[in-house]
Amino acid sequence: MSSGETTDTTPRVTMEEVTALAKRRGFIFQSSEIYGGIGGFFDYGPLGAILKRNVKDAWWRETVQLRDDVVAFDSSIIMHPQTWVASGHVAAFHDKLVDCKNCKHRFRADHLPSLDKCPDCGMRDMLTEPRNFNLMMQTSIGPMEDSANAAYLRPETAQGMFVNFKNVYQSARKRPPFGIAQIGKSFRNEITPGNFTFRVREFEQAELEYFVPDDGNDIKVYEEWVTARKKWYSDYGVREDRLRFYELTPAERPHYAKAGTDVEYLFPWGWGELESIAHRGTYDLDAHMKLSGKDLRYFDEASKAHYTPILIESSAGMDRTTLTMLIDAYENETMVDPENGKETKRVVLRFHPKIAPVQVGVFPLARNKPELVERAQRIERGLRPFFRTQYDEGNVGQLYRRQDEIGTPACIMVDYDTLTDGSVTVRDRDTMRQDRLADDRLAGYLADRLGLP
RNA sequence: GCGGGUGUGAUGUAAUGGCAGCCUGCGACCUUCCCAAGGUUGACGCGCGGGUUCGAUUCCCGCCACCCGCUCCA
Repeated sequence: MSSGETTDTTPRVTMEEVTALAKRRGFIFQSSEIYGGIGGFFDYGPLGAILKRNVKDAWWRETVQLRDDVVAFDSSIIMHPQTWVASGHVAAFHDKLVDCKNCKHRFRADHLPSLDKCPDCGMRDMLTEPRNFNLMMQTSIGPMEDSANAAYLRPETAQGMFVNFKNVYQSARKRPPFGIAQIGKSFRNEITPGNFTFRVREFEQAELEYFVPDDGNDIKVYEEWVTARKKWYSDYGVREDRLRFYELTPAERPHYAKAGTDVEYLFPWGWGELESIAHRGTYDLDAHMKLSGKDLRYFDEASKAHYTPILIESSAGMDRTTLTMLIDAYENETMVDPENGKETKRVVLRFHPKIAPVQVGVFPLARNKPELVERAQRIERGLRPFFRTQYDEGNVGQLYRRQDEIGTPACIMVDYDTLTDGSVTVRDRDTMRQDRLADDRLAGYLADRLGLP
C-alpha cells in the first residue's frame, strides 16, 4: 500500500515448509485433526506452547513488569451484552450483506441504492437476499437456551479494561497517565479463516490501554508507544526489512482517532498486520458513559475537576506474533564443507535466545559410554533451573541438526576430556563454531550468551 | 458465504478398479565418535460418509479440511 517499497518481497520460505516443520517438530497442529479438523482453530504442541508463552512473557515483561505506570489486568471473556452495544460491535457486526452472483462482489445492504441491481457490474436480479454476518460468537448463559440469556464471547479484550477503568484507577492508586494491560483470548466468526494461524476464529491478544490527561501531550505519548513497540520487535530479533510501521492516513483511521499505526510483517503471502497502535481519543469511555449512565471520569486534584482521559491503545496478536517469530527464524541453509568441498543443507530456526523453546541442548559424545551419559545428564540437571534445557543422545551430527531445526541456540557436548579436566564444548547454532570451556564457567557463559534467566 | 484447485504413514511423494512403494523423520539394538556416518530392526497411511461394482485409495455424489481469489484487518 505505501509507495516506494524497497523491500525485497520474495518469500524466504513457503508456508508449506513452515506448516510441515510446525507439525513434524510439534509447534502447531490443526485443531481436532482426528475428526477431520475444524476451520480457524489451532493447537500448540510442546514446542509451540513454549514459544507462544515466551512471546507473551516478553510482551508482559516489557509492557507491565518493567514499568511503574502500567498495571496488570485479566477480564472475563463473557461480558454484559450491553458492552458490545456501546463498543459498536453489535451494530457493526450485524450488517446485512448481499452478494452479487455475477461479479462476486459483496455490499452492505444499507449502502445499496437498489436491491435488484448490482452497483458494480450493473446486472439485474443477481443479488442474493440480505444476510446477517454477525462476526461475534454467541453463547447462552444458564442451561436454558433462549434469546433472553444470549451472550457473546468477546471479540477483543479491550472493553474489559474500558469498563473497569474506574475500578482500576480507584484501587491501584494511579492517575493518568497510566495504563492497563492484559493478555487473553478473543473470538471472531471470521468469514474466511486462513494463512495458518494468521486469521483464526479463536486468538490471543495482548492489549495495552494507556490513559492520558488532555493536556496536549497525547500525541507525544502515542509516539512514545510507537517507539517502544518498535524497540520490542527489534529486541526480540524480528528482521527489520520484513517489518514496517505503517502510519494510517486520516481517511484510513476512524473519525475519532487522531493517529494510528499498523505494525505489519512481510509474510510469505504478503504484508499482514500484527498490531495496531491507535490514538482513540475519548471515544470508548464516552460510549460507555453514555450507555451505562455512569461517570467514568477521573478527578484531577490540581484543577479540582473531572476529566475523561484520552486513550492510547496498542493491540497485538499473540498468535500472529508467534507465527512471525517462527517464519522469521526459519532459514534454509546450504553450506560448503571447507575440507572436502561437499555441500550440505540444514534447516535452522534462528530464534532470539530469549524466546527459543529450548535454549541449551546437552549431549554425551557417545551414548554407549555410561560415564559420558551420566556426566551429561548431571550437567543438564544442573542447568535446568536456570535455562530451558534438553538432554538428548545419538549421532553427533543428527543431534546438532535436530536442535538447529527447533532453534536451540547453544549445545553442550560432553566428551572424554570432560571426564578428566571437566571442560566441555559449546556449539553455537548460528556460526556452528565450538568453544571449549571449563564447566565452572558454563553457567556464566550461557547467561551471557542467552540472557539472564 | 461465493468461485477455482487440492486431499496417500509424522513429513515430502509414487503407483493402482484386486499386495499401496519410496525419501526424510520417529523408536529399538549393535558399532563409531565432533556436524543428518554404517548395519540390523520396528511402529505408523489412502480426510469422513454414502453410491456404483464381485471388489473402490482409484469412478460418482455429499460433507469436512487445506490452498488461491472476493471479504476481513489482532
